[in-house]
Amino acid sequence: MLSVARNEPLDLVFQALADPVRRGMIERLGRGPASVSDLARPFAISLSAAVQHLAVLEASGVVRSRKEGRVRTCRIEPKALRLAERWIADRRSGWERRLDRLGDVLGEAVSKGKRRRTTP
Amino acid sequence: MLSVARNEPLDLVFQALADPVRRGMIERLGRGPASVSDLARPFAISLSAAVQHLAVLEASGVVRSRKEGRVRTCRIEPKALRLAERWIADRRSGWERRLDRLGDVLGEAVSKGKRRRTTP
DNA sequence: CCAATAGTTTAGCGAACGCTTAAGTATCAT
DNA sequence: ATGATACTTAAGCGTTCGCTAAACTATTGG
Repeated sequence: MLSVARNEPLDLVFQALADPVRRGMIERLGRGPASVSDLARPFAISLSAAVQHLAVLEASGVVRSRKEGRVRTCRIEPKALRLAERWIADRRSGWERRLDRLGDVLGEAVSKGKRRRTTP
Repeated sequence: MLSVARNEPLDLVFQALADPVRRGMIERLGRGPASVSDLARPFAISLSAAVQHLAVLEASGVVRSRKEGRVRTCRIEPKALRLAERWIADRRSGWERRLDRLGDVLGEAVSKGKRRRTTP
């Protein structure tokens, strides 16, 4: 049975970021373009596994690549990562404002040195 | 070879964000604390499924909850999300600086046309 | 040409996911 | 006390994930 849409951009980007190998690849690409072999080398995985990680990264839009000769050169694609960063930032702006106002209504107001804010 | 330690904070946070239901729960919690039932209601999933999503969110540190009576009240926990946001931002600062000098295409041209044996 | 290099694709496996149902527990209302 | 509420836990099911091995397709260098 098909459940909720799990192929939207944000799903793919966060899924891509959820793996330490793929994050490592992104960090590597942050220092400049690299071949598939370059991306695989620091990790104890086969080239095949690296190709599959790359497929996830490309599907998410975080990385794009082009094949020149027998070498596939990969580079980072800013847009997708910015989408993810902005989703988090948008939520943060929401709850930071909230927590700022309701800070001392919560349970831990008793233990700490409590300074009074504007009227609750 | 780099170690592939799974279940590190960043893995858990990005994994938590990779599901649309969990992101929806985070958005809901951004508007204020909510019970497990409140979190489940918009999504047409069982309460049991909601509890399991909540477990993922709590394991990642994005949400924390406390039980008062028979109601578990959930609220957002800023630290974990900030960690994720900052990881992305740190990478961005890297490749944005790099993309400013568009020297990568030039580097390709050099390696192709240049056959000197000056310094290796 | 031949062999090495660089990557691709497919099949399969064990583990993790997301979900449901079903059977619990604890608290609140009457 | 009895029933309703609000979870909680366990079991099971089908799907997806990350990986390897193996067979395959280009390119490149001598």
